[in-house]
Amino acid sequence: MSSLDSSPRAVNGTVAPAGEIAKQIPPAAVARLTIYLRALNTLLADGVERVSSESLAEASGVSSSTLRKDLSYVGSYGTRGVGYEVQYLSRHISAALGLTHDWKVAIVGAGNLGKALARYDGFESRGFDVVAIFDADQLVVGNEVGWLRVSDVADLETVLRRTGTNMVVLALPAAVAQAVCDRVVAAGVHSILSFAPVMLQVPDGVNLRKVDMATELQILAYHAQRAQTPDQTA
Amino acid sequence: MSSLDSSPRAVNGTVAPAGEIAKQIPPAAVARLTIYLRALNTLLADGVERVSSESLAEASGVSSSTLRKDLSYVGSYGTRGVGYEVQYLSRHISAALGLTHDWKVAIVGAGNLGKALARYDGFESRGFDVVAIFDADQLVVGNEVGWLRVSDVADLETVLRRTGTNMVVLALPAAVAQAVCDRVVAAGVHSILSFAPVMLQVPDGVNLRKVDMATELQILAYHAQRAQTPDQTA
DNA sequence: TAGATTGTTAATCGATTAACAATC
DNA sequence: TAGATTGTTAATCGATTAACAATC
Repeated sequence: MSSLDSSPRAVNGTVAPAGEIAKQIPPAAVARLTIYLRALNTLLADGVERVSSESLAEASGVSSSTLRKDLSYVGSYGTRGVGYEVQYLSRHISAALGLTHDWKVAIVGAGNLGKALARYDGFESRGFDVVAIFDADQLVVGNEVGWLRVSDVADLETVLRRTGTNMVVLALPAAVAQAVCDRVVAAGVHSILSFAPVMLQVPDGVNLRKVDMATELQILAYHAQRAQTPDQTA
Repeated sequence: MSSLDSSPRAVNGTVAPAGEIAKQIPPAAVARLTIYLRALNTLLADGVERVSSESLAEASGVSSSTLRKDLSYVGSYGTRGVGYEVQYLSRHISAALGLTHDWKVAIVGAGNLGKALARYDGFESRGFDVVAIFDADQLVVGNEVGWLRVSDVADLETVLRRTGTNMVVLALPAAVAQAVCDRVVAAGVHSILSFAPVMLQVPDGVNLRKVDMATELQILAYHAQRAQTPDQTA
């Protein structure tokens, strides 16, 4: 009843016919689909089999309108008057996001952050395999981090190839980030998540995302300051 | 020439008159202003005194149109035909973002991530003082992390008050995040940055931001998968 | 004055929301 | 059939971009 291809619903659903170009999902919707997926997997773990757009939306912190619109980019996997089957929907979102692929992640930088990321449960549990961690410091190379040993960043290209890495996380100082990033790209890895607090330049066709923790605090600061300075139309 | 209030430009500029309500800056612009600020501070460190919207935009990875529009929300601090004074603009953006306040940050969770955050240079260097770190594990309480000793999360309220904390970073498991978040809010801290992979519910007036590292990888996966499946209009 | 570059306007584009017809 | 809830449409809202008048 819920195998991805053999489900009866797949016959009715507005799935893109084989061979057709899957339509582009708007960026804002992609980001939220990952949230729905997490909520669905929580429901699944709790043994919940069916959910309405209303309650899934509430669990995800969005309006039911936004949720249904977002799901409509993926396909039409609900039943009017009834709701969505949790497992069935979860599988289809996963497929649409490309999470059925085999993602192998290497972390460059074995400082505090790099080590924390290497040991972060959330990666493995969501299907991302951490296969290597690198550092430039010879005192750190060879150390154990979780299941891994720290590789020398000098061997970056070799190790990336050997491990079949297709995603890289940069957890290194701003000063060296661009140089390492260039090597990663040259080595053929086109998906990069950077924690380095610099604007990295990458060629077209490379997907670069950035997480900047200080930026997040600065955005909080802006809102906090506004809240503290109340409407003083003196 | 560049003190925030005594500059001659402050006379001409479209600064909001004292006592008037500062206009709300759109969220997308706030996020980018933090990027401009970082670029400006890099220029400042390099001894650059003046910059055009064109080159600051390039360094920040946005169009000059977007940059000038964003700056216009802060005020009018450039000189036509000339450009912007780096230090002068940097100060005004800082002021607009509320970064001249005294921000005291506590981290809840002294696991790998919490420890990495406590030692992260980027916080201190951008004016955020990490004043406390908490954990529930008695084996961890009392340990040294950077300059700090780990406090017992049982003493959360007391320590937050004593240290004058006004921002909290949650670096703890999904299962306990909501309960701790509730206590933080009850203790009067209204700015929270969460790394826990759950949707937290907070009352109105509380600013909550989320960083989810696995979500970032999932978004990369979506784009990578699309790139790999090329235009097969077979 | 001539050249350069800002600050702002108006047009375009994308995201969100409300409402409801379709349909289980 | 009556009740419920999806999937989609159309309206609204916000963000981005291009162009240029203002002005140093």
